[in-house]
Amino acid sequence: MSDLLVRLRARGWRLTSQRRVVAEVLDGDHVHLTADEVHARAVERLPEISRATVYNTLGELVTLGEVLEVATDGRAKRYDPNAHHAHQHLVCSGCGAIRDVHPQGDPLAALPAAERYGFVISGADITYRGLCPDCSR
Amino acid sequence: MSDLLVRLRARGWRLTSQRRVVAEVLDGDHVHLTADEVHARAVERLPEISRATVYNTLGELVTLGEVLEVATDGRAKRYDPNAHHAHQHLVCSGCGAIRDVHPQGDPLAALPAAERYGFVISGADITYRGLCPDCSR
DNA sequence: TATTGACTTAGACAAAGTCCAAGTTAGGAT
DNA sequence: ATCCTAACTTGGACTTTGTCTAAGTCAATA
Repeated sequence: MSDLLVRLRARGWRLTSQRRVVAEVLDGDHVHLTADEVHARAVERLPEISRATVYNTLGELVTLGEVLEVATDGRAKRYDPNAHHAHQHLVCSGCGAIRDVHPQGDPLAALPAAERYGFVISGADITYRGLCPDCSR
Repeated sequence: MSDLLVRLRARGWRLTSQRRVVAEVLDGDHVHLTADEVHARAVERLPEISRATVYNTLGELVTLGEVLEVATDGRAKRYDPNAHHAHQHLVCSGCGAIRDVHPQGDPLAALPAAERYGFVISGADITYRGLCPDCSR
C-alpha cells in the first residue's frame, strides 16, 4: 500500500490527502468498488473530498496501471487494485459480487490465427458468470 | 430472421411494426450496435419509433435469449443478435470495432474447483483486446 | 516562507438508460 | 367485418454515471 504511494511519488505525483485517502480505500483483496462507493468511503475519512477528485484520481491510477477498470455489467465501472497480479473475475449474476480468480493456461493460446482478423492482440479478459453460494440457495 | 419473428409470435409476442423493425435492424453477422444506433437505424424505416420502445424491445429480446447484451467498455451496452452460436469477442482498443471469434476449448475447464468459491458457474465471457489492422498501422 | 503550477472544488453539463401516464393498436372474440 | 381490451407505444421527466470548467487551495521546491 505505502509502496503504492512511494511509486506514485516517484512518478511525480503530489501526495495530497485526497489521493492518499483514495489509495487507502482501494487497499485489500477482492476489492471491486464503483467510483461512488470509493467516494462514499473516502468521505468517511475526509468529509470534504469531492466526486470530481475521486473520478480524477481513479482515472490517473488506471492510466498509471496501478488499478484496473472492470466493466462487467454495463452499470457503473468498478476499480480493482489488484493490477500487479494477472487474474480474471467471477461474477454473481444474482447479487453482483465479484471474486478474483486464476484460471489455468493462457487464454490467448485458444484463439487460432485464423480467428484473429489481423488484430495485434494484447490480452484477454475473462468473466466467469454464475451464482454465489448465497444466491444459489 | 423471419424465424425470429415466428419464434417471438410463438411466445406470445404481438408483432408490432416497431418490434419488426428492431428485429430487422439487428439482422446480420458481426452486428454489435448500441441502443442508440439501433434507434437511429430503426428511425430510417419507421420515423415515429421512440427511444423507449427500442430500449424495451432490446430488453425483451435479451430476456428471451434471442440477443446478447455486451458490455466491453463501460460505455453504452451493445446488442449482439448472434445468440444461438456460442462465441466470444475481439475488441479493438483503438476504434472499438468488435468481431465475433470462436476460441478452441471450453474456458470453464480452465477454472479449478478450488477457484470457484462455491459458485454455480453457468458460463464465461471472453473479451480479447488488441488493435485492428487499421489502428495498428 | 514565498511562489507557483498542480491539484481540488462545486456545480453545470452530457450520455445512457428507466419510468410513467396517456394514447394507440394487434389480434382474439363476436 | 367490427369491436374490445390488454398489450404496446409514446414523449417527456427523471435517474445514474461520468465529464468539464472556472475559481480557489496547497504541496513541494527554492
